[in-house]
Amino acid sequence: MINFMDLSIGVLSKQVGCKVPTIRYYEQIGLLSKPLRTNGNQRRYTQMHLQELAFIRHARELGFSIDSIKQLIAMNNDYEANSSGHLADEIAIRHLKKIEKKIEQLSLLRDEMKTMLVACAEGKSHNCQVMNILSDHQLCEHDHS
Amino acid sequence: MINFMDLSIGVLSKQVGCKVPTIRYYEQIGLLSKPLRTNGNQRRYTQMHLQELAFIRHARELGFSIDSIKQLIAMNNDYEANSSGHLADEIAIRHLKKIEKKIEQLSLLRDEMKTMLVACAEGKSHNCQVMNILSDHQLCEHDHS
DNA sequence: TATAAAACCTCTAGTCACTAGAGGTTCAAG
DNA sequence: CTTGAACCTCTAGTGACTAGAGGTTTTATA
Repeated sequence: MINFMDLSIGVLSKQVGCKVPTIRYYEQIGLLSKPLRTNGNQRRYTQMHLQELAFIRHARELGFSIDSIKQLIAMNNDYEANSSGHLADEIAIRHLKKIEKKIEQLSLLRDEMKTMLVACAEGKSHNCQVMNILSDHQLCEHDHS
Repeated sequence: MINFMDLSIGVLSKQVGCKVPTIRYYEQIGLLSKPLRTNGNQRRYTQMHLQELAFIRHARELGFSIDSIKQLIAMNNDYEANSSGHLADEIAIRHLKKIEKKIEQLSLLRDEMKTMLVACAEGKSHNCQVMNILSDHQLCEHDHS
């Protein structure tokens, strides 16, 4: 039963800030529930869908993988799992650790890039130091990542 | 003319710390020069290849895209472009800015995740705050990225 | 009412940087 | 000589989208 207040995919896209093809993609991979269709086969979304998609977008923007989001949604749909412990915050803690590790790695990279650019500025020579420093990495330890 | 000192792909892989399929991939996309082959069609790499691959790996580990690395290598091969200015460090500066922006975004995300987990710990309620906070994002401004 | 443009649809394939696996050949060691 | 390791090409998959072809439906305007 489609309600005149239901949203076309374009309207939903604008309200949530998620591209139309991405919404279709989410439905295809089973992340977002399928909406009802008009007689012309167009999707019409309810406010429930809007909240569902907003949840997904928020989690994606926080860097959760689609798989983690599926788990979160499954937990939300399963009242028993919800009451059996804080599985959602375990997922979030795991994710926070990933973010913190990524920040650490990027900070090391930033420092290395800055060092390289400082050397490049001081070099002032004909051969650019960026190239030299990248080339100077041969046979070194491989623990950058 | 293959020299007995030339390296098989497996040896090169170990010395540079780059997987065999990735080495083949780099050759396929034109990033790494093609080596000579044995009569049995096996690749044999010179020390020049080793330096070339080390350069590529270093740049990749620093987060340069393959396209940027292609540009850097092209500049290295073109003496005139090399002498016409510090194009390599312009690429590096551009890249540094990307890294710094990414760190900033991740730091915001980390802070948001921490806030969420603190709320979750204090909540102690039946409904986990991670789910609630993700759900509370509806119709907000979309400037997370 | 007719028309044209906008918005919708499915499907296929591409993006980026790899990665995996099938099915075969060559090399090296015992 | 035999066997296992290392090599080869080729195709397709990974994750999270994104693009485009070719078509249908909806909407707004004259």
